[in-house]
Amino acid sequence: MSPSPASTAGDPVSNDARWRARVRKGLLDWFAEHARDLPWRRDPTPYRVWVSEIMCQQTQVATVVPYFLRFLDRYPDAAALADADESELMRMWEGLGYYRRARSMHAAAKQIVENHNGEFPLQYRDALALPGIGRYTAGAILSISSNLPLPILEGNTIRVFSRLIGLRDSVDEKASLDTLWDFSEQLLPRKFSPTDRARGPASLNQAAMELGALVCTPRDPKCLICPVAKACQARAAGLQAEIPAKTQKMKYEARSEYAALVSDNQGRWLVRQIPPGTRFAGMWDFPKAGPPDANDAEHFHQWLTNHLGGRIQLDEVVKTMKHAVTKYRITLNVYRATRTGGPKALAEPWKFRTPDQLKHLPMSTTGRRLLNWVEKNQFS
DNA sequence: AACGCGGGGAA
DNA sequence: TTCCCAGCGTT
Repeated sequence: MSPSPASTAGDPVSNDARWRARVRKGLLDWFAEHARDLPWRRDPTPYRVWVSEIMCQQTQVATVVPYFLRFLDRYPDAAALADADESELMRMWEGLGYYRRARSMHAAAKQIVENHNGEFPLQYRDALALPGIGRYTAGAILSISSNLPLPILEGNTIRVFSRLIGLRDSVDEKASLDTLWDFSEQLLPRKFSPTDRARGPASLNQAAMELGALVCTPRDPKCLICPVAKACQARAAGLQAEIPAKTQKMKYEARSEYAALVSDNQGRWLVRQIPPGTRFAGMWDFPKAGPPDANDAEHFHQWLTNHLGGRIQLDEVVKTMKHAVTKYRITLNVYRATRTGGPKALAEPWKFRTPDQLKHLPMSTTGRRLLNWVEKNQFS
C-alpha cells in the first residue's frame, strides 16, 4: 500500500476509516436516489456492461446510448459479435470514433468464444488479457456486472477522488494516479453481500462516476447539492477550481488537408477503402490526403496522380470543411476534379460507388458529411 | 512518460 | 476557442 493519499501533513484524512465510511454511505445513498436510467443498467450482464464500457471510453454517455441500443439489437451476445462482418461492425460504430475499440472488441469476442465458452470471463486476469480491456475497464465490467470488489479510475473518479482527498499534486503524475487507485480500492465497501448490488461495489463505483458526471463537474461543481460536500477536502480548503491540478496543456495544431470529388458521369464517385494499419483503416473515403503526403494543392495533385495512375486535373475548390481529429484542427479543402487520361481501369484500391452503395459502407464522419453534402447539392 | 487515436458537447 | 469525455496500446 502507498502512503496516505492526503497531501496535507497532519491531516491523513483518507486513512481515516470513519471518514471513508461517511463518504461511502453518502455516495451509495445518493446513487440510490439519483442514478440515471441507462439501458445497460436495466440488465447489467457482463456482456452488456462490456459493450457499454468500451463505448463510453472517451465518449460521453448521452452519445453512447443510441449506439448501445443498436449494437445490442444486432449483436446480442459474444457469439454474435464474434461472427460479425467487419464492415458492418464498423458501420455500426461509425461516428463514435476511436475505431480500434470496435476492432478490439471483435477480436476479444472471438477469444471469448474460443477460450471462455462464449461467456465474458469473470476472472480479473482473464478480462484484463482481452484486447481493448485495461485496468479501468476490467474493474468496471466485473464490479458493475458481478458486484466484485475491484477499484476503478477514469476521468470522473480522478476528479471526484482528488477533490475528496484534497490532492494538490498534478494528476498527470504517475504517483498521483497510484494514490488515487489506492483510494479507489479503500473506498470500496468492506462488508457486503455478493448479491447486494445496491450497497456493494457495483453501486459504489457507478456512484462515484455518476457524481463526477452530474455534480462534481470539471467547472463550477455543484457543491451545494453534493452528498459528500461535508467530507470534501477540496471544498474545505476552497480549492474546487484548482483540483484536480494539471501540468500539461493541450496544444492544438492547425492543419490543411485536401480531398477530390471525381465522378464517372454515371452518378458514381471515386472512393477507396482505407488500407489496414492506418488511421480509419477499413473505412471508405473520397481521395483525401494531408501532410506529409499533401502539403499544398500542387502536392495533393501529385499525390492523386501517383495513386490513381493516369492523369487528373484539379478544378476549383467547391467546399471547405472544418473538423477536429485528436490534437489537429483541420481545414479540408474539397476540390472538384476530373480524370483526363490514363488507363480506363482504376488502380487498386480505387472504385466508383453510388451514394446508395456508400450508405451501407463505413465512412469516417467527415467522409459521410461530404457525401451528404454532395447528394444534397446534386453533384454529378 | 508521451503520444496517437475521433468526434461531440459545453462553457 | 479550449477542455473534457466510464482509456488503451504502443513506443
